[in-house]
Order: sequence, then structure tokens, then C-alpha cells
Amino acid sequence: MKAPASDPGRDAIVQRIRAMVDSIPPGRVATYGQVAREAGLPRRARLVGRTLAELPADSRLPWFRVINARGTISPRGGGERRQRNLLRAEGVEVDARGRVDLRRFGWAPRW
DNA sequence: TATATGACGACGA
DNA sequence: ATCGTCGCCATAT
Repeated sequence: MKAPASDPGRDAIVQRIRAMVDSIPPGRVATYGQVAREAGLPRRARLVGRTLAELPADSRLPWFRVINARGTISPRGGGERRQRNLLRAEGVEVDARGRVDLRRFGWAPRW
């Protein structure tokens, strides 16, 4: 057996990340690092990005509410524009450079 | 086992 | 405030 009882396991970790992302309210955004941290996975920001990248196109998860620590939409081939539209559709202001003011739209866990 | 890569983050110039 | 580097972690080769 590879995984000790104390080891959450890859699937469990993915579940936790999904749950966190799903808890981000409409009109708010969170950073990859923040999601990782709140999910009890400090320093795993990239894992969050990797997990979201695995999501099926028809996933119900609000993946578009997750942006990087600089407040910008992480550039990956082509999907950037769509994410911008989705965010604007729920009231998040995104400037032409794909930037969001985290002080105004950033999500604090206490919400 | 070693190396490269990536939806990231912190720092310094 | 912006850009370049380096650090971190998990996967893929």
C-alpha cells in the first residue's frame, strides 16, 4: 500500500480543491495560492492550476473565478477571453489587460 | 534516477 | 508598476 492513513491521497486532494473553488461566491475571485491554502495545501498553487486544467469543458465548477496572485488572468492558449467574459457577466470588473482589482473583488474566506 | 515543464508566487532591479 | 529570475511541487519523458 502506497498511501499511509495520514496521507489524504490524490483523489481526496482534488476533491478538496474542487470544493474550495465551488465555494467562491459569484462576483468574487480567489487566487490559486489562496485556494490551495484554504484547502489546507500550502505552497500547492500550481497543483490547483493543474487540477483546474483537468476539468472537462462542461464542468459546472466556477474555475473562471480563480486567477493568479497578480490579479490577472493566467495566459493559456485562447481561453483567456472567455474567462474575462464570464467574470464580467457576474459583475467582476476586468480591464482590457485582463486585470482584476483584488481589493474589491477578492474573496475573503470569512464571507 | 535525472531533466523539463507548467491555469503559480515572492522578490529584486 | 512592470519584467525577469528563482523557488516550489507534481507529472511526464
